[in-house]
Amino acid sequence: MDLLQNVRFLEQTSLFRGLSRDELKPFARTAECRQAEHGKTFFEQGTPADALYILRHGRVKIVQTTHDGLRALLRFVGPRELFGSAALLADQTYEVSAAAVTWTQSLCWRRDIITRLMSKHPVTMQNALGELSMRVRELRRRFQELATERVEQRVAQALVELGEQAGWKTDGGLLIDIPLSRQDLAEMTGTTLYTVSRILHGWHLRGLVQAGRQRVSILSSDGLLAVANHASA
Amino acid sequence: MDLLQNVRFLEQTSLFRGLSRDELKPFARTAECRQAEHGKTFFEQGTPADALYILRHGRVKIVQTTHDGLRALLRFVGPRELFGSAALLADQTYEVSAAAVTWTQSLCWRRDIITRLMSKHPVTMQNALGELSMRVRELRRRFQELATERVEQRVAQALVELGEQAGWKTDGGLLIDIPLSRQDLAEMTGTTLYTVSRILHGWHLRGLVQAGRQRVSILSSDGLLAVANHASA
DNA sequence: CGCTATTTTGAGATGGCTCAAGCTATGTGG
DNA sequence: CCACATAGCTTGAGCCATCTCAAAATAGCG
Repeated sequence: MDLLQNVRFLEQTSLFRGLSRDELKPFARTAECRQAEHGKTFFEQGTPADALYILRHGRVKIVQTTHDGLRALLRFVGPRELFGSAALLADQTYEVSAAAVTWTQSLCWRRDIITRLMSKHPVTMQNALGELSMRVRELRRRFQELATERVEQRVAQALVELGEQAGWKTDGGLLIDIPLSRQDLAEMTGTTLYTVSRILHGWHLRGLVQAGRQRVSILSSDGLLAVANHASA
Repeated sequence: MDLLQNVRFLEQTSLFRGLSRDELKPFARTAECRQAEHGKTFFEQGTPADALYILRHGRVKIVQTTHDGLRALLRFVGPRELFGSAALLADQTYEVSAAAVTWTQSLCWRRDIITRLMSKHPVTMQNALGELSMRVRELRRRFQELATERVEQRVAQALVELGEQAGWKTDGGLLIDIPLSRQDLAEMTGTTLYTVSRILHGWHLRGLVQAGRQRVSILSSDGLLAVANHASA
């Protein structure tokens, strides 16, 4: 494993913002590198939170499953983003699963190692705080969305965000560069895959999107935003 | 302001767990004391996040309002609990409002003061991390609830939690010791006050609750839990 | 080239919302 | 101390956005 390469990678992440390259070395040295194929998980809901991850390549989806098998898709993780942050605390259990949706490579640290290293660098604690705070804001917004908006608005909002987060400009519009099924969109927005399918069809007719198997392209972000914001039909 | 009294109070809070009384003194000394009548706010959504609060007496509700005036009730804060944690980060805006629902007294610190003091005591940063982490877990659970469960289950769940959090054992059942309107419950669970009213009526007939004006008593926590968990009708 | 996962589409059911109206505690001013 | 005002609550009727279930179409993949 190339130490310098790891250092260069880590200095681009928000968790380690403010650390010098020298300060990053211990982190780089102790990081393990794990990979996962499409469908494999880095960790599973209900298992001990023993490692903190930073994504290097690929995409990971964070899902939470109810006792009766219904799932909520909480977020997609992209490169340089943190996941598994429950490992920062003592005696936690992962309450979500992290599943690769493409071939994926992550750096990770075991709990005892990362907590010891981070406690020597208070700025990383600050950064982690900022990270979680962002997570709280994000969840509050989605909670409110679910509580107050209709399905079509929520799906539009979700697509707009995915576009910003993983949009890939092509001549056929802004392609969302994540394998994304109707079921995924449904689990993100608290609806059913049937309803998502009908909504996408409607938008296709209006020229807003172009959808295929596990693939969505946004033709008009503005149009989608209008749908997301417009309270009336 | 009685310094020792403040120290004794602060050592009971989760944010300051692990600090000695001597270490608490600077925190106690710099704390301001603010109070609010029923209906007044400690801070408003959209204003600069300039202070961190710990509740001393009373109850505060944390609400988020959409541009078109719909509200979500995110949580009730009780004594010794933290709120306004956005102030721990630089350049934040409160994205929620904190309104007293009873006569309320809080300790608070301005942003620059609390961040400086906390950075001298890494354990407080750890504690804050734990606090936010709990908030994330809580929100994830509620998000999933909203996405996958029916209204009746969600209201039952909300009541059970309020009972644990603010239940007051009386001969007329477990009284929720917070002024709690049908509207409040609706905003907590993503429904309307009409539906909440009908649900409470139904539960009253089944002997599960006793409800009045801004008042709910739980007669059977087990019964409510059964409603909350039972997927079918 | 058949198998399987994904998606589409239809038809019907319904949970919960909306709107309107009336009711009832609680507090207030006369 | 009572009449009235008000905020909160209940109740009814109708509707409709969304779910459910079933079945067919489609697209990758081995």
